[in-house]
Parts: sequence; structure tokens; C-alpha cells
Amino acid sequence: MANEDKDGYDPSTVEEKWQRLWEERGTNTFTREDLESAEDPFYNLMMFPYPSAEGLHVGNIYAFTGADVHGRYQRLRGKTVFEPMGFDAFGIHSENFALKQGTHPMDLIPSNVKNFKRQLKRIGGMFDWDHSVDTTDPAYYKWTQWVFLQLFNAGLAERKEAPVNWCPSCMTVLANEQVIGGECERCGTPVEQRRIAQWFFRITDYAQRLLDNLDDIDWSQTTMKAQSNWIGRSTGAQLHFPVLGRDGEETGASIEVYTTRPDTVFGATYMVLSPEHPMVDQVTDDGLRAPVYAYIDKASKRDLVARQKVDKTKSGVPTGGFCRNPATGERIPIWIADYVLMDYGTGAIMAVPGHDTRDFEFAEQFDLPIVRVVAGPDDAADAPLEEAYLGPGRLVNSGDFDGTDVSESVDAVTAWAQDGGWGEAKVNFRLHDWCISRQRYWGPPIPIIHCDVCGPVAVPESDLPVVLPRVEDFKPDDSGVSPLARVASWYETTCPECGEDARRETDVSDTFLDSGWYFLRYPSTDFDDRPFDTEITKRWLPVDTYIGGNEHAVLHLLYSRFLTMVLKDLGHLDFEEPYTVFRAHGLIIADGAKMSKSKGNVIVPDPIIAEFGADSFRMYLMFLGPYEEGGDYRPQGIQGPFGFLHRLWDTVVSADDGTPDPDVERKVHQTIRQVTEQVPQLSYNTAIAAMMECLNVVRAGGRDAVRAEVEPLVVMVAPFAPHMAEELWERLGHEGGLFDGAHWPVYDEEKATELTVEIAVQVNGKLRATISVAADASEDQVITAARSEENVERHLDGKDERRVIHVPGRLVNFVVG
RNA sequence: GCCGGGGUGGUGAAAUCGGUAAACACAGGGGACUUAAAAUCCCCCGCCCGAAAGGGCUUGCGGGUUCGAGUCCCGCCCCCGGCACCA
Repeated sequence: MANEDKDGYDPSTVEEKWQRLWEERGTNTFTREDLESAEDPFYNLMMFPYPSAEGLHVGNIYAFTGADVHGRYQRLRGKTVFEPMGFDAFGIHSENFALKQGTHPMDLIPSNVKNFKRQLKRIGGMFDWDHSVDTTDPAYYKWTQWVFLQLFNAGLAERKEAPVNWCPSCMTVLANEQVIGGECERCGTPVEQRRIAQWFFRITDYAQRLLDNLDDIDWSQTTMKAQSNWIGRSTGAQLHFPVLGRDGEETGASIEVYTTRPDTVFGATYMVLSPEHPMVDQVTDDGLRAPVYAYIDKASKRDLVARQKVDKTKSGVPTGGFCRNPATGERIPIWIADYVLMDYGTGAIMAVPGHDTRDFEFAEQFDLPIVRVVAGPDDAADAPLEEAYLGPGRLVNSGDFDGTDVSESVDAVTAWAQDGGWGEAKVNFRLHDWCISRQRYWGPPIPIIHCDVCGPVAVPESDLPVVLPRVEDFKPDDSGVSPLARVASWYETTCPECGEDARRETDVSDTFLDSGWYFLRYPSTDFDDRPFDTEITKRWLPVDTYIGGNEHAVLHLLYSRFLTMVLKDLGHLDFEEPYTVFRAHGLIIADGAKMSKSKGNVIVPDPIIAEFGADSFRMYLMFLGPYEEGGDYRPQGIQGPFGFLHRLWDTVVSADDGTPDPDVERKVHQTIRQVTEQVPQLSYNTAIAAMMECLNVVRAGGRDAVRAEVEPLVVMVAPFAPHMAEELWERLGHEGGLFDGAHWPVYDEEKATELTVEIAVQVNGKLRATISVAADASEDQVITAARSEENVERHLDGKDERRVIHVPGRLVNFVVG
């Protein structure tokens, strides 16, 4: 009894021991020299967390464990694996939490980071804590500001007025995500729009390249799809509609519209301008100014998000102005309506109510003419329209184009418009320029000085970082500008170019800028005179595998791709895609629902780790479902992996030298084959199942194992349960750490080959027997054996045998009638 | 509405070049060992008929292709995630 206790598996002792040894030996940390000279480097990256006050949640641990398993596997294959971790601690999230708590973020963040680090060490991640980043550290954001300046100097950062969501009660600018149904998420006050000058990065210049490069990177399908949808390329035409004066003559001005259906231009019976369109004044008839302005005013009160909600009823006002339809020559009225967005296309449309659902609704509501210009296969040219017709067919009521099939009509009409000088083919993107200004406190100050003489001037690189000052009152106020704008002693400065009095930019930058380049920094944190070292970057980047949540499928991943392209174009990098492989992990849910405090189904990890150990917890998380799909967390489920690790421990510590049993050895080699195939594909749940099956065979009937039967299992289990694997590896008598060599087992195809196979025997597709035959049995032998099964004979008896289908190694099917 | 991903036992899930549906595990039941418990080992565990042998049915629903369909095709329903008046 006492002896058994001594040799029994005690997770906390083992885990404490190996975490201490890894730290003492520097198992997971690199020196600068290591990074400069690493052979076979593998950069294993995972999305860094926002260090909340609550600590790591199960979702974080799931994400990091899956990535860590991958890193450890690569290491056991002999790669030099760099696996860094850091903290994305700037941003509105932290700031709001600090406001709520009444604690300054500069005090809050360090304690959160400390707690996160403790937890991250406890779960046994292979992190290099000598190369960590904290985005709120001036030594880091110095280089975030440097990145901004690279774009500024290249003309890729520009300042322009743009609308923001403004909560008049909280007196603050809100992000779109903070506006729920047109109201402030915190106080429920209707949100308004304000126009403020902000900094934008010209990501739209890179839209086509961001789209094209998707063909060359190995990413989760869903993520690539999300990116291409977000970029939203569409092809069509830009058409010019001449504006008519009160006399009915052309004024020389024209309204530009973008359309994907230029072929329906003969059906354009009116025009619509967005309320913000710059030509509204110009086209509005004096007699209608009052209602038009009232409408525009009302529209501006509605926030940007609510505007985009589909209302049943459309609203709008006529301007009294007219255009000429360049295809038909007819005079058509110009309306204003908020269903047209200034954000997309040209902010104006030609309305074709016959063939656009929204235009149809609007025309019905305001009694505007509806003309059919496309007829479906069974429609007459003048068949009345009950709803917009969007299907295939031929053009009608379209002059010379009558009869043209819609499959060709877009190109044909575009060419005609081009010849006539009133249009041209045009590609349009949904993607907008990236607004990086935040009228907030908790972020890196944008490194710009505004000078009355010189305009916006870059802070000289030698003056970086522009340090965020400690401001006790960092709450945003009614002014709509950053709290930094209240600190004269900070923003008053002199122009670096002319020396006149000048003022610092008081906005801070978007958190996505912090996280847009962090992967470049990790390997170079030993350098404080450059953002990333050229030689080290050449050796380690781009990132080999990036793992993270699909909630960042669009913004973070798109922005970091963009910044990488820019830095390449500016000569700082020699690659333009940051992440060669990206895999999105799934979501952990509990009781069929996303974990949330309000549902009361949040799993707190610390007590589970205390009770079962990090190894069992890691293994269970990887076992509960396919990693890329997530799964349902059930508290009892951990018993499976926990019991498995115990049995593995007992088997290994009691294993003797000896010759492996051939049947067991076969199973072991089959398992090596399967696990080696599945682990790199992140099919962790099935790989673990295979190892369990293997151990069941090793232990079947309570037999004692020999070392050669279990040693491969110790190594294969190591990515999942690294502490226990190290301990067993040592007990098996190996010198040096398990992870310090290419110890992954190799299977022998011959030893993995089955000698006999089970064959299903069917009669007319129904299973009637299974037989066991030698793997190399001939077709005749198999069929003869199948036919002689008693139950098969009975079903064949007296019937015509029409066909016999033999799938080697699988089944025999007798088709009778 | 659009774009992804799904729908399989009491539960988490396996199996998709079409070939024995339910591997592995949780929960449950029975047994061995034990003074007892734990641990360990063995057996049962989709539904219906049957004493058994065996038979019938079963992968959200309805059709189809095929010797054979969870897997392929057509048409639906439902759930999860994202986008959404994008012209």
C-alpha cells in the first residue's frame, strides 16, 4: 500500500517539479544568440489575450492549449520552436473597466498581467517569457508610434472628417459595437452622429492585393471567406446622370452613380441621393428646402448603425430637382432617402424599381413609375410587376438592347455607355479606410504635432515614444475630444520643423494598431533601438502557424496583413503575408450555450486544475470535440482523460524490459501512424482516442506491459500532458529533457500491417455475417468463405445470384433476385 | 435576406475517394477482487419483435442516383456564428 502511494501519479507534485525545472533550465526561453543562430526555426504564434481582471477563462486556456500542443509536437519533431506570449492591454475594454472600478488603468493592468502570467505558467504552456510584449509598455508602443509614422511618411495616413457615434449622456464617442439598436449600450440614450477630424490608414489602396493574396496562404476556409466578404469586391459600372436646370436644360453638372446592373439603366425612373451627399443643396428646389433640410436633420440624428437596419417602410423626400436618364433621354426626379448610404459607392443611386427590391418598395410607397426592362423566360415584355424581378431573362423596353440575354447585357450596355461618354466599367469595394483615431485616454498617443504654419508634422523618431501621461481624470467629456486635450502641460509643445508654438495630437490610436504588428516584435524584444531586427526577422518570419479565434477573422487579421504589406513596400520586410498558416479554433460552450455571467454557466479553471492537474485539464479540453469546432464542456468529462493518465502512469512505472507482444506491437505502430497523421492536422480528439485505444490493448486483461510497448505512448502524450510525460521519460531512464530532442516515435509500416481482416458479408446490401480472413487472401478465397457462412447460405438459397461485389478488406455483397 | 459551420445513442462525439453506423469517453447497470471503500479488471448499454437463433427499423424531413447512402444529387425544416438597405 505504502509502496503504491509512493509510485502513484500525483499531478501537483509532478507539475510543480517540471515547471520549476523548465524555468531553471531555460527549457522554453531563448537568448538573443539562440534566436540569431536557431536551426530549423518554427514560429508558433497564438493570439495574445487582453488581461482582464477576472483572469484566464476556459476559452483562453482552450485556445492556448491547442496552440501549445502544436508547438510541442513540432518540437518533438526536432524543430526549434519559438512560442511567445504577451498582453494586449490597451483599449476601451480596459479603460471602461478601470472607470467602473475607479482604479487607474496604469495600476490595474500590471496586477492583471501578473495574475495572467501565473495562470499561463500553471497550465504548462511552452512560453518564452524572456520575449514577451505588453502593448502598454512605452518600450513597446514607441514602435507602435514608429509604425504610424512609417504610414504617415508614405502618405498612407490621412486626416479627414468622419462621423462618429456620440452618446450625449455618457458624453463620449462610442464604437459601433457599443451601439445597440441605436442606443448607448451603457445608458440607453439614443446615439447621435458627430463629425470629427480623424486619422485614417488607406487600407482601401490595398483591397485588391489583400483579396488576391488569399489564394496563396493556408488559412481556415471560414476565415478566408470572412475576409473576402469584408473586402467585398463587386464589379459594375459608374454612370453619369446629367443634372437638369429649372428650364429643363443640362446644367453641366452630373450625378455619379455606381451600379452592378448598368444593363437595367433603361428602367431607372428616379435618382436617390444619400442625405449627406454634397450635391443635395445644388439640386434642391428653393420651394422644397424646408422639408429637405428637416429630413436631413432627422437622418443625422439617427446613428450610423440604426441607419443600416432594414426598416419595413422606407422614408425619403423629393428635392424638386431632375436628371436626364442618359439611356432613355427622359427626365427623372431626384429624391433623398436614407436607404442610400454615403459610405458605399458614390452615395447616390439610379433607382430601378422594376429590378431592385429596395427601389421597388420605395417606388410603391411614393408612387414613382415602375418599368420592366428584364423579362423572364415566360414573361411578356410588358407583364406587370408584383415585385422586383431579379432573375434571368432578356432585356425589354431597352431600345436596341431588346432581346439581349442578361448574361451578356451588363458588358454590352457598359460598352455602349462608354462609347457615349456617360459611363465606364468600375470595380467597387465594401472595405473602408481604417479609422485609427480614438478620442479616448487608454492608448498610445498618435505621434503628430499640429503646427499652424506647417500643418500636421511627424514627431521625430528620436523623440519617440510620445509617452502617455498619467492623468487621474481620464473620463471622456462632452467636448468630444480625448481627455488628453485637457492637459495643456502635455499637449503644448513646439513645432519640430519651424519651432513655433504647436500642439500635440491628443487622440490615441486604435488597439488594432497595437496588435497589428506585435508578431514582428516578439523575436526582437532584445533590441531597444529598432522595432525588429533584420537578421532575426529573416530567420523567424513569417509566422509558421498562427492559431486564434474567428472573432478576429476580419479586423485584426486583415489589419496585420495590411501593415505587413506596407512595411514590405517600404523596404522593412521581405515578405508580405504575416501568417503562412492560420487555423481558427472553435468555441467552448457549457450546457449548450456560450458561457456568460448572466447565464451562470461560466467554468472557472483554477479549481479544476488544482483538483485534477493541468495535464488532465489540457487533455480533456483537447478531447471534448474537434479543436476547430469547439465543444460542450461537461464537468464530469474530465474523468476520462484523468483516468487515462493514471492508467498510463501505472503501466509505465511498472513496465519491464522484454520483448513486446506482436499483437500489442502492431497496435502501437498503428497508433503512432494515426497520431502522427492527426496531431499536425489539429485532430486532437481522435488522436487522443487512438492513444486510449492503444493503452486499452496494452493493458487488456490486466497484463503487464514491457517498456517498448509504452515508451512511444509517453512521447505521443507529451504535447497534451507535458509534465507527466517528462516525469515518465525521466523514469524510463533517459538523460536530458524530453523536449530537448527529436523524440517523436517513428512507425514501421510492416509492423503496423494487420494480418487478418474482418469482412462484412451482405446479401442485397443487408449485413448477414462477418468473417475473418487473412489480409492477403485472394478474391476467390474471400468469396468462398463468405458463401459458406450458414446465415449467408440461408439467404442465398434458391435465389438467382446476379452479381458478387467484393471490396478488398471491406465487404462482399451478393446481389440476388 | 446573404455568407460560413452544423443537425448521428441518455450525453460529448467517431466514421465523409459511397462499403459492417455509433470508435473513444462520460453517465448508467451487472460481475470479479476487497472486511469495506477507492483503484483495477471483465460484461451489458440506439429502438422494436423474439426464450434463443435470428429478423425488422434507425444518422433533422421528403424525394432521387446506386448492388450499397450519415457520406453524392434535388427540394425543405431547424440550430449556432458572422455580415446586413452594399446599389
